[in-house]
Amino acid sequence: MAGVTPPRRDVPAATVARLPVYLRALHDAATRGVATVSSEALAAASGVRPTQLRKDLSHLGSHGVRGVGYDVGGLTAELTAALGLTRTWPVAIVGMGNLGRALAAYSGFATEGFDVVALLDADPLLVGARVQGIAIAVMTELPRLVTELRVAIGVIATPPQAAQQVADALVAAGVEAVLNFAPTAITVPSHVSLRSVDLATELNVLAFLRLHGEPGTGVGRAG
Amino acid sequence: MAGVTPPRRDVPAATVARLPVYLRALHDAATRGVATVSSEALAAASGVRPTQLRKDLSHLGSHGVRGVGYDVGGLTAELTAALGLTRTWPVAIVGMGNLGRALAAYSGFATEGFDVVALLDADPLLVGARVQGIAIAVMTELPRLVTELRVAIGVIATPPQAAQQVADALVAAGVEAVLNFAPTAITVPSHVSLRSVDLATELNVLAFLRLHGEPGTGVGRAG
DNA sequence: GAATGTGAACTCCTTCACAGCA
DNA sequence: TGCTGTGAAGGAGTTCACATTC
Repeated sequence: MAGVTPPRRDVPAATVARLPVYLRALHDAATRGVATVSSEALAAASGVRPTQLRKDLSHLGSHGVRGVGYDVGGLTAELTAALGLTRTWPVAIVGMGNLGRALAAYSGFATEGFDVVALLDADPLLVGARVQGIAIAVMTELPRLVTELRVAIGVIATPPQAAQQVADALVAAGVEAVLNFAPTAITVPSHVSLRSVDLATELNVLAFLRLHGEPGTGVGRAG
Repeated sequence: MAGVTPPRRDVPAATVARLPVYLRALHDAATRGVATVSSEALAAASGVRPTQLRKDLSHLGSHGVRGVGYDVGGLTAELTAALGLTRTWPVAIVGMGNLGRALAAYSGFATEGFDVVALLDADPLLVGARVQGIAIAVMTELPRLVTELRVAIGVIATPPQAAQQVADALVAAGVEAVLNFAPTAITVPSHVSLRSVDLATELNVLAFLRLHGEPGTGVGRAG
């Protein structure tokens, strides 16, 4: 990766959330055989405005070519490095209900630097069953699995009642990043990164928009 | 619902995204038999600061009691009305892969004002199979189903390549709100509401935070 | 005394306008 | 000329400080 500008420290959170979207659009462009893209084209494919895109990339110290655009391969390498996708992040998913299984099979989790290496559930009836080629383990195995497989990110896909104790178990086992899909607020120590995704909330927001006649069109955020 | 203050028009989007979280915390409180909550207690249960909560509620013209707090039942009714959950919103899910099935079964979608009434898929092999008691229909049935079942919200859980054409079909059928889970940017006419949720993006953000040593702890947003 | 409601300050993000460069 | 990069302006959201009410 020689020649790739090291990412800066002060990238705004809102920008970070958009970088994966740009990266996907770049992959699409590369697949179509495009060698150079303008901020206008890349922004359109990403659902943002060109100025937004350029400002975002400027936080990475990115260098396009004025009058020409961005080199698809070069920018891909820069974003990949900035997002830390030049290494692989082992992921454990806790909770093998419908959502957990879907996440285990979700292609977006399997591509580009993330590797689902462990699946766990509290239900003894599920333990041992294989999902995506991985045997579901009991929760008591969590510390061992995290250590041996060097799990960096824990995903919570349990019912809300269990979410906090699963988060505690993940943190105790040494996981330093938690992604919570359970519809409840959880807390973790300050040295642990936490993101929560609430699927139902999005429906609520849409209902609100419809109710008040505000379309509010635009590409929603994921974060 | 007499006595419930009608919701105001100018509620900030960020506030709207938090209202469902407050509503859930209120339900928990009611379940525990609590009749009155302070902004401090409700904020703690929701993962936000008390001032944030009070400012959010002030946008609804809400009235707590100074020196006392909020009436759990009364505030629940206000939030329910503000979010448009006094009516039922029929939902159609397109794409019956792992994610679509998980969403169809997701309890958060079934509670409180949302009703999954139609499931569709382009794969003839899936058509007719039942998920959650609903038979999967072919895409050509979409216009009829939307009309007959008065579908208000369409959920896209297809591969990214199909997402835009599914969105177009939903819009053509008369759906005025779209929730996109496919990892790609899609566009809809300006009169249609659109939200996109990108599951993989959240993993990327966590990887970035870890990579740069910024825990960034806090309860993440769903929107 | 206790807790809400809110104007004002502050921080963060987006958009604009245009300078800079191939 | 064409398109990027960026300082400055503008807008949105959060936090603070405190007046207000029970």
